[in-house]
Amino acid sequence: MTVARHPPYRVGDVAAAVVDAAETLVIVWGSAEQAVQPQVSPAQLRVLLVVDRYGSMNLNALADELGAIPPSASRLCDRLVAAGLLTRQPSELNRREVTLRLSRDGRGLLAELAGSRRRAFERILSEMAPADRTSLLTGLQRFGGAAAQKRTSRDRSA
Amino acid sequence: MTVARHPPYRVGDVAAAVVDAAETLVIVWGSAEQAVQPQVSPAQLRVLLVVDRYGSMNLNALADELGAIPPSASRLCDRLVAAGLLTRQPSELNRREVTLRLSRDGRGLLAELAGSRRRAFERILSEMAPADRTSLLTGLQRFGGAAAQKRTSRDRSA
DNA sequence: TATTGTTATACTCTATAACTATA
DNA sequence: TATAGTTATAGAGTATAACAATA
Repeated sequence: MTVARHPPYRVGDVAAAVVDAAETLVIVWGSAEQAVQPQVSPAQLRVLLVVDRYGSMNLNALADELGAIPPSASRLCDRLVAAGLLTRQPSELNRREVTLRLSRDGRGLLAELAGSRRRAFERILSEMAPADRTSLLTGLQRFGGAAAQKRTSRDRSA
Repeated sequence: MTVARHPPYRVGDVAAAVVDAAETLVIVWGSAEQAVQPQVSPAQLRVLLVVDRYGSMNLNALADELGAIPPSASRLCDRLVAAGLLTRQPSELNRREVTLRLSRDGRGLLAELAGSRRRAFERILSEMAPADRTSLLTGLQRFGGAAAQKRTSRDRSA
């Protein structure tokens, strides 16, 4: 049986090439984390990013988001509170819950991280032709869109 | 003084958008590591990747590549050897050195990781229009090229 | 009795310091 | 004496199990 091959080459070949080409971007992305002050561990940084996204949350919700279990999350919070980056207060509604929030310094650290990451990309993008920058941005946006669609269809079937 | 503004918008704006759009790709990249069997820690996986790149190397060279110190690298190797993923033999040329190499299982694990990563990207790329796939690939390749050039010019000035 | 969170304990990862073996 | 590597010890991250407080 002969079937027309629609794309100029198989998607699998493109995927291999994209994986290969994406490595530099992933490295640049990760390197920004080492530039923030004060230095926090990757695990602690994840806590700050999750709490920032939620605004405020309790410990079990944090553990869920981290894919961890409550005792691990609790210890991480211990150290972040000691470092002054996070606040942990008894909930006003339910006295067995705690409310986690970023401190002013915690928000500052994330702002520093975002700036550091943006500058790292800017240094490299400034060396590229404008059309290539546009290609990259559009490609990444479409990739994100396709991934979101994939997630949605998977969620529907579950 | 009036200067022509070459790009249609400032590079800093594009950088912010690229950082935003790159997040999904970074997440997909990282998620493949959780799919390999047997499960190894991120630190152990880095060891395997570095040793694979070098083919064979001694402990100090490994520690350098990891940005770690020899005792940390040595412990990591302890566990990888115990897991059967790495071999550590006395060097034949210099009896105070050790020679680190991937075992057959170690190479297998990295092959599994590469396959898992490629399939994760393939699933998403297959949902994209061919032209968007090409945009992404070209953009990533040019980004990698610009980063390499940046590294070269920095090295020259150092 | 179920839920929320912490403490107790153990293993991994990382570092500093001290040590052994080789050159 | 300098180099390559390991062992000793300690703090951080993670897990399981046991516990206290609240609902």
